[in-house]
Amino acid sequence: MPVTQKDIARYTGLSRSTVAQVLTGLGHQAPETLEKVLNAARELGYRPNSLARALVTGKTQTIGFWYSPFINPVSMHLINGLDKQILPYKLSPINVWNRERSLSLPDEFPVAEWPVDGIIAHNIGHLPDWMWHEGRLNKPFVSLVYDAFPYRPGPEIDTILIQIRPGCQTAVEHLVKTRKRVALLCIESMPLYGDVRVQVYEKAMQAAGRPLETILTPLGQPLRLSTKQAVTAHVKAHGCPDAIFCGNDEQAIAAHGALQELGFRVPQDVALVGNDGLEEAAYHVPSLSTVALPIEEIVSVAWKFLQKRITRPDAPRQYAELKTSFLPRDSS
Amino acid sequence: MPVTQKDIARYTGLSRSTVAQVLTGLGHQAPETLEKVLNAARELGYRPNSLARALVTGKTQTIGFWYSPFINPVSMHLINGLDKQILPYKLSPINVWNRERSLSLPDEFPVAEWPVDGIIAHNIGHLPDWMWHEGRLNKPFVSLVYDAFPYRPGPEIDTILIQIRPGCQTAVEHLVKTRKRVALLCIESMPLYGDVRVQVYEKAMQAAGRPLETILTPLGQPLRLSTKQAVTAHVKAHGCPDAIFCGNDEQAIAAHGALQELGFRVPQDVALVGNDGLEEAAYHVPSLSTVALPIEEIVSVAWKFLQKRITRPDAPRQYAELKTSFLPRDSS
DNA sequence: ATGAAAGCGCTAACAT
DNA sequence: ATGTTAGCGCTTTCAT
Repeated sequence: MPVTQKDIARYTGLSRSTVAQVLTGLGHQAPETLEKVLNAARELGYRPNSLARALVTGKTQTIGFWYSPFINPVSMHLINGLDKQILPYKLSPINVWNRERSLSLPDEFPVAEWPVDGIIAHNIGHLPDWMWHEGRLNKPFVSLVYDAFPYRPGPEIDTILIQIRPGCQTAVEHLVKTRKRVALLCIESMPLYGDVRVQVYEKAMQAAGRPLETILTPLGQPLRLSTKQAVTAHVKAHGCPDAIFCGNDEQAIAAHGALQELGFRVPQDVALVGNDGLEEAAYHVPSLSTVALPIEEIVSVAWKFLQKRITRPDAPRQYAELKTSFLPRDSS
Repeated sequence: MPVTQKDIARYTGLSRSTVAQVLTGLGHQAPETLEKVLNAARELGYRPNSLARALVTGKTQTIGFWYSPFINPVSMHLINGLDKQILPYKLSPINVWNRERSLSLPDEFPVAEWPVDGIIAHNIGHLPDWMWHEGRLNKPFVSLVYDAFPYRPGPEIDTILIQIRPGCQTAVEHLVKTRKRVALLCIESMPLYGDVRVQVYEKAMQAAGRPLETILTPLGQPLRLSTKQAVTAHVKAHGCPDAIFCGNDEQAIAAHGALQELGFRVPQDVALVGNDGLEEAAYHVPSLSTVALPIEEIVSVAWKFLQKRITRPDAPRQYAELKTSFLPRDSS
């Protein structure tokens, strides 16, 4: 049985509130009392119950990170970065995917129940805006969204719009300029949703009068494996492009594996450009050109926004736009 | 202001306990009352307060994952795997590194205060055993440890010992058999602690009558960057080994980058073997030989142990040993 | 079938 | 400087 303040009170013969005041460091106690309580706490092995404290203060000292159903390296890097930034807050990943709903009270959005003081949502789209608008999510909230598909951020909640368009544009132009047959490699859902990578690619190709060449990989399969298979199949069926613009770094690396096995070299035979700019890309061999997300900046701005919102709930809505940048490296 | 059961009670004219019974699905209510409460809950937008529930039930429906100070890809994979396994429990990463201690009540181990129903510790060494022994950690607990350095798991808490020795042994023997000059690449702290990778390497080399060659990288620096620098410096100073046994996959990949820039090819000039067996290794080009951790198995056994301990706190101590295996691929 | 009452461990306003 | 009191939102036992 855990030791409580009550136990300390009984042990020292003081009242519970005196004990509490000492332990929270608030009241004005006689130095003697102070020591008595602290000693008792140590002797008995007292540990504060963060749940009880949170219940009464309304603050859990925890930040939630709400990520999209398919966890990916970018989410992982953000979690990692946030975990360091937000001290002394704790970080709690919010996974609502496949999660049981309340037994008797169906609700599609258990995220609202997460015991956190604020939430950073990564790539959840319009759902947070909608929930906020409906009053189902009234706690400090920052939404990280991409311009990846034709997206207009809602006007209410604090938002960081990450623009991948600029970096993509530079990257694709670079490929179109230096190579003949430029293909796009991406997950099959991306063209359907009008992803900006697809848009940028198609527009640039059309402007250059080149035919489109798209390699699609299935959704919900192991990404690297399915990508390798798709690239292999495509090259066998249609021959090999001399440049591939890839939806993300993992796909670029998987494509490299496929090309290698087919006897094509990167960058001599095929130029490769990825997306995301994770550490992995920089240390691939050859180092992978990529459209890099400003992860550090995303983390620090998100935390800045959230802190502000926590301390000043009525502050005007905060909004920022962060841009990707093209990092040319050896693979192109 | 969030809607509480009290609000529902007032709204429906019923008592708070009746409302509570309906909402927890326990009591025997008139179907009419039942509907009334549920409707009111929906209309008012009631959401249960998980904190209050946890306080009274003593169960948070959350599992903690306590990881070592330097977060690494293996921890990330474990987090990822656990997050899926443990539904409907939540997962809470426990980061005690640099965390503020209680103001007035210094404690080196805030982990004990984390509001979780059980903890899975990854690579924390003897600390959990000690805390348990001292009674500072009396909740369900599973410790994942490695035989990496001369480690004897404590006899009290549920433990999974991950043996990297078998896989390493096969890997090193393979290198010694097929190559002439086999080097070891690892973080500088590993030899100091008698890491099993170092042991296995040194023993095999001595048995083969070969001289030791060790490339050390600094602790606490960006791993890939510092590794690349260390390998480059080493090769420039001492020439190039024709095989490198690497402390982990990231280091192997970084080493590959360095070798490439120096004009050496993998595997023709240098064979490379990593450790960990993450997805990244399999899709590197060339695919990276590695000593693979049984991540899936670790996750499922850990969760099995913890569940058992949660439901039956007095069950006999659980213990398992899981082995790594050498996965020979193109890089060697 | 419903309600009254106690209590989880803690904080905080107020009284002494 | 210390104690009294109330209450956070919920579960649970026991009366009615």
